[in-house]
Amino acid sequence: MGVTIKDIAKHAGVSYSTVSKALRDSPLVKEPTKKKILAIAEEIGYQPNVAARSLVSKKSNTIGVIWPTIERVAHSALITRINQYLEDQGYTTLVSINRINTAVTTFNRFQVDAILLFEDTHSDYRFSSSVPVVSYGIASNQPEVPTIDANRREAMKEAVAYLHKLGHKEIIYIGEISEQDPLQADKIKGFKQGLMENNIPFSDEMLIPVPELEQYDGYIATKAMLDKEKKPSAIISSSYDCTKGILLAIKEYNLSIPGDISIISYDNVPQVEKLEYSITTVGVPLDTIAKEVTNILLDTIEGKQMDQSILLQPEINVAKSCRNLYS
Amino acid sequence: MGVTIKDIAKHAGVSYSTVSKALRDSPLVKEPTKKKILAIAEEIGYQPNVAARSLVSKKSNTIGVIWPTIERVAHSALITRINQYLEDQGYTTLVSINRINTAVTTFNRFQVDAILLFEDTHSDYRFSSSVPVVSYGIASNQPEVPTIDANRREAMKEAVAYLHKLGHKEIIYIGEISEQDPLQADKIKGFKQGLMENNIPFSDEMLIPVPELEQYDGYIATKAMLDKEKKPSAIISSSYDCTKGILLAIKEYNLSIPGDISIISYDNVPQVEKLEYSITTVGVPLDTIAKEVTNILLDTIEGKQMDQSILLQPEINVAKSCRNLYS
DNA sequence: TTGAAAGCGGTACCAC
DNA sequence: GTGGTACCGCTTTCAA
Repeated sequence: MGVTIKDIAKHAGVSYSTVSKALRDSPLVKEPTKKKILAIAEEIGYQPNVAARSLVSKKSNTIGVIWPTIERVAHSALITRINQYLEDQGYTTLVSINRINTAVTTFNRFQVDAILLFEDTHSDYRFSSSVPVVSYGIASNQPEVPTIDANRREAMKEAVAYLHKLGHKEIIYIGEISEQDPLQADKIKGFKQGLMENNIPFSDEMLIPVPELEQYDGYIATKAMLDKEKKPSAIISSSYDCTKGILLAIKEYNLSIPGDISIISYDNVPQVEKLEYSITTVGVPLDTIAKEVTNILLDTIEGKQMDQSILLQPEINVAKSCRNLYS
Repeated sequence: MGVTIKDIAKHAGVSYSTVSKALRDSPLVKEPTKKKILAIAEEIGYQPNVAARSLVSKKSNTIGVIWPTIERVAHSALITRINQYLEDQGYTTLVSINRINTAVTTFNRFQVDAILLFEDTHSDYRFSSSVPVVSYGIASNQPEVPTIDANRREAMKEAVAYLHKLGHKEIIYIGEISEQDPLQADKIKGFKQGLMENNIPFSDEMLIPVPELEQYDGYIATKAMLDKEKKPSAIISSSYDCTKGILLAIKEYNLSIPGDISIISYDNVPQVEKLEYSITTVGVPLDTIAKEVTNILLDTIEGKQMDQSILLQPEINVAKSCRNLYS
C-alpha cells in the first residue's frame, strides 16, 4: 500500500521523527535535510495518512458540510465559494448528502473539526455532536447551534423603501408564497412591513405567486400579470432566476425598463452583471456570506464563543432598472 | 472528548479487546457479555473513531464521490440514489466538490475504499490514485479507469425507430447542440443514425437548439418552432426538463398530444409519471444506473477486474404520447 | 470465552 | 539538530 514516513526515512537515511518534523516544516530541522526529505517525499509519492494524523493530533483539518437537499440548487454557488475560502485556510471540505442525523454521526466519527449545516426547512431533528456545528439558513431548533443567515426581511423592507422614495406606490412582489419555506415567508413579511412603514396599503393582488423560483416561473407569472388591466409601476422579484424570466416577459410585451416598469431583484449574485439590463438588486452579496460563514467556522474551531444568531445585513446595489417618478 | 472502547471496558468490567469484539459482533464473545457491552456503549454514547479503525483495518467503509460541478443539477438525483444503495451496504458516501486532482488527493489521504468520479466534460487532468476509481459519464482519459455510462446514442436510435414504426417521418429533435458536451453530441449522433437506418433524410432544420436543457429553454424553442409554417409530426426531447417546457408550449397552442403532435422524451426519471400527459420515454432508468454503479463500486473494492467501459442499455417506456399514423 | 499485547502511521516530547 | 519512544483508538492474533 501507501508510502509512509518510514519509507522516506529509509531513503533519506534519517530517523522517521525527523521526517515528520520536516514534513510539517518544523524549524527544528536544518534546511538541507528538510529539502532533501521533501524531495524524496515528492519523488516516491508520499501522501500523509489522515487517519494516523488525526488520531494523534485530534485534528483533521476537515470541515463537514451537511447538505441534504442537493437537488435544490439554491446553495451550490455559496458552498462552492465557502469551499474555496476554506481551502485557502488549509481546510478540506467534505460534503454529506445524508439526513442530518446520519451526517452528524458520520462527521463525528470522522472527527471533522467543525460541521456546517444547511437547512431549508424546519424539520424536527435533534442531534448531539461533540464537534461544533454552525448552521446556515433558518434558525436551528437546537438552541446551542449558532445560525448565520441573510436578513431577507430587511432586504425586502429596503427594496420597498427605495421604490417608495422614487415615488412608486403600485408595487408587486413576484415570488414563492409559501408557509412551508420560512426563507420565502420572511421575504414576504419584509415586503408587507416595508409597505406599512411607507404607508402603502397592502392588498393580496400585490403578491404574484410562482410555484418555484426558476426563470420559467417568473416568465409565466409576469406574462399573466401583464395581461391584466392594471399594471404595477414596479416589480420586486424574489430571486435572480425569477428575474431572468420577468425580464423576458417584459421584453416580449415591448415594455421598457425602467420607462414603463421598474424592477428590483433580490439576490446579490455576481451574475446580475451579465443580464441584458442593468438591474438594481438588494441582498447580501454571496461573497460576503461566504466569507462570514468561513470566519465563523474558523472561530468556532478555535473555541471562540459565538452569538446565537447572526443576521447579515443586505445591501442595495443601485443600477438603472428603477425610475424616479418625481423627476 | 469522545468515549472510547476503554471507557466501555471499564464500565463493563471486561478488557477492551473483548469490547472491540463485541462491537464488531464477533462470535467469540458470549451473548450475555455482548448484550451488556452493547447496552453500555449505547448508554454512554460511544461513537467509533474512524481514524483509529481505518488505521488498523485499512478499510474506511467510505466511498468518495467527486462531483466538481454541483452547480449543474443534472446528477444530483442519481447521486442521491447511489448514496442510498451504498448506505444499505454499510458504506458511507462523502462528496468532494473540488477539482478532480485535489479531490483524488483528499480521498487518497482519507483512505476511502473507492472513488466515484462524475465527469461532465473532457478535461485534461491526470491523476494517480492508490484507491480504485470508477467514472460515470464520458470515458475518462485515464485508460485504467473503468467508465459507466448510459448509451445515449442507442436511446436516440431507438426513439427514431419507434417513431418510424408508427409512421412518423417529420421528426425533430429539441436539445443542446453542442460540440463541447460529448453527452449531448452523442444523443445527436444517435438521432442522425436512427434517421439513416430508417431511410429518413436528415436536414439541419430537424435540430432545434436550446441553450440549456431547462424547462424554460424547451418552452421557448417549441414556441418558436410552432410559429413556423411547417410543423413536425413528432418531437424527440433530449431531457425531462425540456419536455416540461415543450408540453407547456404545445398546450398554449391548443394542440393535442398525440392527436396533433407526438412526443418522446429522453430520460427515464420517475418524475415523468407526474406530468400532465402520459409521456413515452427512452433512456436507462435512473434506478438501473444507480444499482449498476453501486455494484461496480463494490466489485471494484473487492478487487474484481472490471471491463474498461460499460454502456447501459436504454429502455423504451411506451405511454400515450405517440400516435400511430397507420391506424 | 476472555485478556494481553503488537502494531497501523503519525506527532510530540525528551534525551543526546 | 537529530533520534528514540510513548501513545492516539482500534483490530487482530495468540495465549491463558
